[in-house]
Amino acid sequence: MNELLDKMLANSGIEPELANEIEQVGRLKKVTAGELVVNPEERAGEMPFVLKGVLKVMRDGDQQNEVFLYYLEGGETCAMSITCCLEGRATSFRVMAEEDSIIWMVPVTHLDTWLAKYSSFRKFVFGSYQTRFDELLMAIDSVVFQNMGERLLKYLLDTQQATGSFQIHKTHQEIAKELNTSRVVISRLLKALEVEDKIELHRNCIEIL
Amino acid sequence: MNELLDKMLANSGIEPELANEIEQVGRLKKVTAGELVVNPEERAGEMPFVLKGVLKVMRDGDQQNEVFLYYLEGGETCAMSITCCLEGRATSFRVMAEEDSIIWMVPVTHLDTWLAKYSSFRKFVFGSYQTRFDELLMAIDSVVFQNMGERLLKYLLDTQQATGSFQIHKTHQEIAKELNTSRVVISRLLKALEVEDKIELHRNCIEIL
DNA sequence: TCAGTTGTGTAACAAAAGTCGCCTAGTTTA
DNA sequence: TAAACTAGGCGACTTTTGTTACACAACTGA
Repeated sequence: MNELLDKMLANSGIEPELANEIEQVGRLKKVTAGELVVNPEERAGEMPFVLKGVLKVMRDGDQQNEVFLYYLEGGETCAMSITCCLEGRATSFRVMAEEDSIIWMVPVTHLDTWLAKYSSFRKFVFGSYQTRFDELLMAIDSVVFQNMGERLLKYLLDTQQATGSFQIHKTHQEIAKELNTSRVVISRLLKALEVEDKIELHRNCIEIL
Repeated sequence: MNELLDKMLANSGIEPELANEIEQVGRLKKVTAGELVVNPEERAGEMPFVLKGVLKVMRDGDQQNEVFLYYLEGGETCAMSITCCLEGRATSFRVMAEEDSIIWMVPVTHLDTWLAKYSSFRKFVFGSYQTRFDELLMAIDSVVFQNMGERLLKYLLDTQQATGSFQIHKTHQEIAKELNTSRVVISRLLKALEVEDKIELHRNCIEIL
């Protein structure tokens, strides 16, 4: 039944005994594109293992503003969700499905036991932390060291990378929200990228060349 | 001899047995203001426990640019250094002494053993991760959602908080570097803050009111 | 004490980013 | 098929941020 999960855990270097435990206590969750996966508000206490699809992690600001942080792809887990659930702190970020995705949700109550018992799990969790730190630092880089045009291009390439498709089905307005700017600015910069022959613009769709 | 260390470990909820081990394998390091504490380039493989003083964590960009991320105060450790040393990845950031500081350096080789053995250590390390994530997210907030004036004020207040002093002994040029902008911009904004009676400007010194 | 250095103030200008208003071409719905 | 809606283009303008150039005062060292 859970071929996907078995494969993912094996790829992550998790030993069969632990894999078994993870299968026992977790539950399968299927989400459709745009759906919310983890909401720190509701304090679900589950850590997500992404089996298939792409999740998107966003930071929420004080007002209605938000920023895109990074994508989570198949085989990954979200370290922020772990710490968040563990400590029960209400750090404000959202994880939502970028595509239809399949996730294995595991209660964080087992975390401490597994950390104590399985070296492979410690490796997995710390590796995940490292990756997340890197992603956050890269998010900071792009905001601090790059101008909006460069940020936009990076965002497009990240999206291409995560989804594997050269066609990005988003409106200028949606992209503007993710980069915390306005639609007009995105339209302007996209037009510039088109003139440079880096992309091609269609309605509801940006094609990367 | 190591009263400071004992006190810090006790405050962090670390059990005496582990505290003993940490004392055995670590070494004391004293640094003076401005000195580099952790340089990911040299791959030192030690995690720093800040016993006294204030450390400053900076992100380095591609060029000569950099940004201030957060302060580390007494009783804290730097989760980024841990993961960085563990994985041996060359994530580019620097930890330097903001004030003269005393640090207990512990080889990361013991990390896995302690994580397996001591629940108090798992709690300590994960708590530290949570705090660092929060700090990084707040750094992102300030860069994405605030304008330069607000960022500057936040920086000044953070510095006041970390050092405990209402007098900040930095030049405009130094502050400009930490916020990745130019001296003129900082001078302009500081002047504005002085007009608003939030600070008072002296040579080499900013006083928070 | 005098020259050189460093820290700060300020004006004028340039570039980047954000805002407003309006237009047009698809798409959806009644 | 006409009306309403949505996505996107474009021009003019403002605000924010960055740049250059210069003045001057405080400090430093011979």
